[in-house]
Amino acid sequence: MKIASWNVNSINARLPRILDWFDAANPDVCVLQEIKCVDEKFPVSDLEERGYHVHVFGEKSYNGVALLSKHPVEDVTKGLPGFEDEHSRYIEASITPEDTAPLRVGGIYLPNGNPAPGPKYEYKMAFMTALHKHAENLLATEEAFVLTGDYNVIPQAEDCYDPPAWTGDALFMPETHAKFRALTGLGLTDAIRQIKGNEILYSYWDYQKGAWPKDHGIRIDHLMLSPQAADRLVDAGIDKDVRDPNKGNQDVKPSDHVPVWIEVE
DNA sequence: ATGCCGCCAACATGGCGA
Repeated sequence: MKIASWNVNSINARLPRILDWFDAANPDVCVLQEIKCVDEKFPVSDLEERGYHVHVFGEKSYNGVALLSKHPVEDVTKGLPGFEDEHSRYIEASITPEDTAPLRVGGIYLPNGNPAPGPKYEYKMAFMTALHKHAENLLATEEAFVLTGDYNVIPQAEDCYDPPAWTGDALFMPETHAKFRALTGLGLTDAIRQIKGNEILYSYWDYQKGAWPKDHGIRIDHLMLSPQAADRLVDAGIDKDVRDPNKGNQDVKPSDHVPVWIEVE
């Protein structure tokens, strides 16, 4: 079973590219971030035609997440439990395939947090604290789960092309690192690192400064697995080519993020 | 110092968020 996550930076602005990727990658489950539309404007039928059950937690103009599954879906939760939030940044559901063990999937669009320090950074820290508590609660169930999405966290120096350039940025602050490490400390596994070792891999390239052609990227989209899910992990990857403006449907521009995915038994 | 991009209100472009 293939589980993917992708920050699409407006689903409607780049729908042809997104549908092309779904046709090629064919994930069983996918969470999307920054759909940037209300539920009514989500292209439900385009994805239902491809066999997906569609659950949307939208918002006008900004943020917004969705969860798509080819398998039956139960217990859909919209909003991070225990966290009062004006934004639509979290969706979670249990995936219950007929031929595979169930898996709970949480789709995260974690606040950017810049500028730091300041109220936006405090909001990011509060979200991460609530995510930590929620992960603890999920771990207590001893169910297999994956918390995946745009974490807006560069975990370590090797996850960005120029660490000094990120000093003081909300994605790379010591407090940000500490919060992310705390998830690992709970026993969650970074699936990309588990499979890819020390390989240099990015999931986001800024539209500015020629970041893509120079490969000045950062790795901020993550798949964090519970121990029970990590036991089932067989592969993981990042679909880097999706970022290339000259590949795929050139009528629309690519997102600044690319899909990340895992294969679990 | 800036470089991109999408959304919105509302017609031209500027504010916002990233």
